[in-house]
Amino acid sequence: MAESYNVKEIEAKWQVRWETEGLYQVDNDDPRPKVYILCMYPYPSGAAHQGHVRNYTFGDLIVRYRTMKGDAVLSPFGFDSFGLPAENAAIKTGIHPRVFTGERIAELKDSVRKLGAVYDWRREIKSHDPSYIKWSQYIFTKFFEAGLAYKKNAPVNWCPGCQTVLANEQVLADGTCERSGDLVIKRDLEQWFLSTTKYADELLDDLDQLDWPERVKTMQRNWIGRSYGTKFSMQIEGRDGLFLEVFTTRPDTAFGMTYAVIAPEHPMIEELTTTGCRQEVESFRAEALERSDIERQSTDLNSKTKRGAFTGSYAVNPFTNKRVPIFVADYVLMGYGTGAIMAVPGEDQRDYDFAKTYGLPIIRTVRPPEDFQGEAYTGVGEKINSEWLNGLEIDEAKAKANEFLVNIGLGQTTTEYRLRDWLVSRQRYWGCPIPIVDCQNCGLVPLPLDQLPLLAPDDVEFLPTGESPLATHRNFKYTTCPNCGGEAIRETDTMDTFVDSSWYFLRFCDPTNDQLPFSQEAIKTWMPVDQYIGGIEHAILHLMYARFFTKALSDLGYLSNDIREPFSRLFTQGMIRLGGSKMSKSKGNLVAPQKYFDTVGADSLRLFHLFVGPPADDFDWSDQTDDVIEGCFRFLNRVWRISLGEAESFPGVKIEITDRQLNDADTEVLRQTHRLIAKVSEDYERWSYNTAVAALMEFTNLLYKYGGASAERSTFTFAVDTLVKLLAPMAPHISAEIWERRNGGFVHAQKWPIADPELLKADRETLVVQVNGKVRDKIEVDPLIDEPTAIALVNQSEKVAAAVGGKEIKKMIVKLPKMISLVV
RNA sequence: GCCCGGGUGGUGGAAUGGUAGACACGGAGGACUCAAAAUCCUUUGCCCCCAAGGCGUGCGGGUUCAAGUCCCGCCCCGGGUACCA
Repeated sequence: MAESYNVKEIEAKWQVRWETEGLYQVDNDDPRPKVYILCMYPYPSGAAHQGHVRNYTFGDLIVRYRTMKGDAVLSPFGFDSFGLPAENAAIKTGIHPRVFTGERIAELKDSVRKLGAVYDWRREIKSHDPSYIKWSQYIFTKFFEAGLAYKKNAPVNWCPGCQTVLANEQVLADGTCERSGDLVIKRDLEQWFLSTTKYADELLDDLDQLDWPERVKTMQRNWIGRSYGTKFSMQIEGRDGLFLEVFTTRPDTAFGMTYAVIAPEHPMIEELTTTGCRQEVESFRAEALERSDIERQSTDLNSKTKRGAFTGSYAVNPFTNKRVPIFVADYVLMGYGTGAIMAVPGEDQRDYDFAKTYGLPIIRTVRPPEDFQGEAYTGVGEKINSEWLNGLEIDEAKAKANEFLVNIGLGQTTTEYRLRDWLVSRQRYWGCPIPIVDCQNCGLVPLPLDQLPLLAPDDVEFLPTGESPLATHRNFKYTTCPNCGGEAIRETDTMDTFVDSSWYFLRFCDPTNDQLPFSQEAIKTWMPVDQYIGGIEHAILHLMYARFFTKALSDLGYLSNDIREPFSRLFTQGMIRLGGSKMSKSKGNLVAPQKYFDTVGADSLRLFHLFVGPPADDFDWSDQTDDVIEGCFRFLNRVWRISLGEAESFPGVKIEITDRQLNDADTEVLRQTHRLIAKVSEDYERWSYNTAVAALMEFTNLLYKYGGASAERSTFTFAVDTLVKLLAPMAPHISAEIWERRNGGFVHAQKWPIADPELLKADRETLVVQVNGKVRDKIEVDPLIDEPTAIALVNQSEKVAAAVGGKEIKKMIVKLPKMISLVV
């Protein structure tokens, strides 16, 4: 370990100073321009890990930078403190989740402070705090009253590991739980939902206006999955008044329908199955329903093998008045469209595969290109085999087919979504209780505001039963109706913790309001969040739920109408991997920040995270990483020595300061200082922190040479003070200490320096001379050199002459003062 | 399969179509020291004894005076997503 400045003493000193001085506390009536910077509030799982460090380092840099630029920066912090780990710990150890969570919060808060990240702690929020629960429940109640929260019986995702239901979004593609990794099964349960689908269009369309990473927007678009299509009914042959409704996005292909398919769960399956086919259909259906979703959806193994059975019934194609057989098959899902399709094997690969398996006819209705090699053809082309649609392009044919269906009264256009309503009830204890009672007389009744917050009792038994511990707590469960006073049963499920995180950023604007979740004025002051920073893992879940809440609360009048989106800009940082997988507590591959706090300090660790690569990129932690962190520490020590080298003496550091008229060397350093200001400011704005750090290092190296060779006093002072100011958002402790020792006061209260455009101009430029695209000479020239002078210099160059070799110059491209390119 | 990213020295990474490899890690050498650590300085893409020169940004083509950067076709790696009709 290097001999160095006193890391621990200095870092501890400034962490206290920033809080006692209230440098980063902002009031809602602050006159400065307002900016809201927010890192996703964490689940408190104990001391911060490197992912947190990275996140809060970026956030803190922006907060300090914008503050120096003169803005009032809202930078709050809180804890997403409801959740499963605390309850699982309670089941295991008997420690109450509140006690367990309190300890984890204290650890996390301590390490966040040790990182030197500054927040307005007066605004701290904890999801499990009664003052927060109260308003979560209030909002739920308002949603219920507005018809946005409702209860229904539905087949839901049940995770045996977590002993609770999950939202669709929480089930991974392979059918496992995103939390526990257990295989999720289907169960029919009475559950609470929030009507996210009511906002499907807006959630989709408003993505366009957001300054978010394109891939996050794409993921949300795919998740919402809007498709425009047609629903139409087909008469069942020989069954008067019985119709099968199907959904298609390609009504133009109806002439190519050679069969129809219903999902195994389709309600008409009984009616449609004839006696002769009953046995086969029944056994197929039983088999299909038993198959788990993963099996049913696994395409890698059986993509070409579609399973199904003939029902014995026929549907009449309204376009041809010909009958087609109706099959039941599990490649059709009950949850989408009408749970029934018209099958067009010529233009749909799944239908094609099924048709091949069952020997059904295949008719093309779009002419594929001559060289088409595939099976089903989904591209553009001319309509064929389609009577009155023949010759048309697909879009025209779609319109005509729709018109036809509307005219005969059998169909209409419609929009379908992949998005489902959000299932929010959880059979767990450590979450926000749902403030509804079920009254024998009045039905579902929300608790009035004066009875909120409804808090879960402490004296419950934590057992892995699959039911909320609240359900076995008689005093909690049995209650009276707030409406009529009659007997009532309390809802014993709690809310998904994503409910808490869907509005916390609003509460930060007005965290102590005891009349409302937040006031309109406070929201107007701060919202929307100008910069939101967090992990890509929340691309769909949290970010879409928060958007939904914002829109719903806006419609309910809690936000001003113009606030329809919570997060104007989103930045998703790269993750930190170790040994090929994401560094996380559950994987047990953490490299704890504490050991760096204890040795090289928080500043070095922060600098490392900024320096190691583009913030959006993933980073692989390796054996060399400690060396790089050490390198950052070395750099900070170099800054320490060069800036305090006059006051103290350091081995090997030689600084000679003189008073004199500025010479060329001094002017050059002055220029470089202004260039540094421009470079670092620009890099801060474009999230290019690694290059900003590199520029600071380069400049420090320059100062060593300058100081060693005799520096002019005012130039050197200006250069060093500028360096310290530019470094202050990145490595706040050491910058604060150096500044105080040199100048007194707070570096973070200084104005961000502004580069003088005059001094940004170089006094020499390197003119590169290319011959046939190859660099043949470099000539130092005046930046304002004119073309004849430059050409004259080029003509004097022996290297250029050698490369030209007496050949004729056909062309000359001149881009002064940087480049002249000769073509011979 | 589809949709995004990404392939640049030993390593992490720089580079508005205009000097490829900034900065750092690691390596080599030197100064200081009784010695070491720390510090400071020099050097470090490859070929070549050196120089001159040549070769170099996953592969193959193309556009251009000029391509890591733009276009076309591939290969590999990472992530997301998946019977959504």
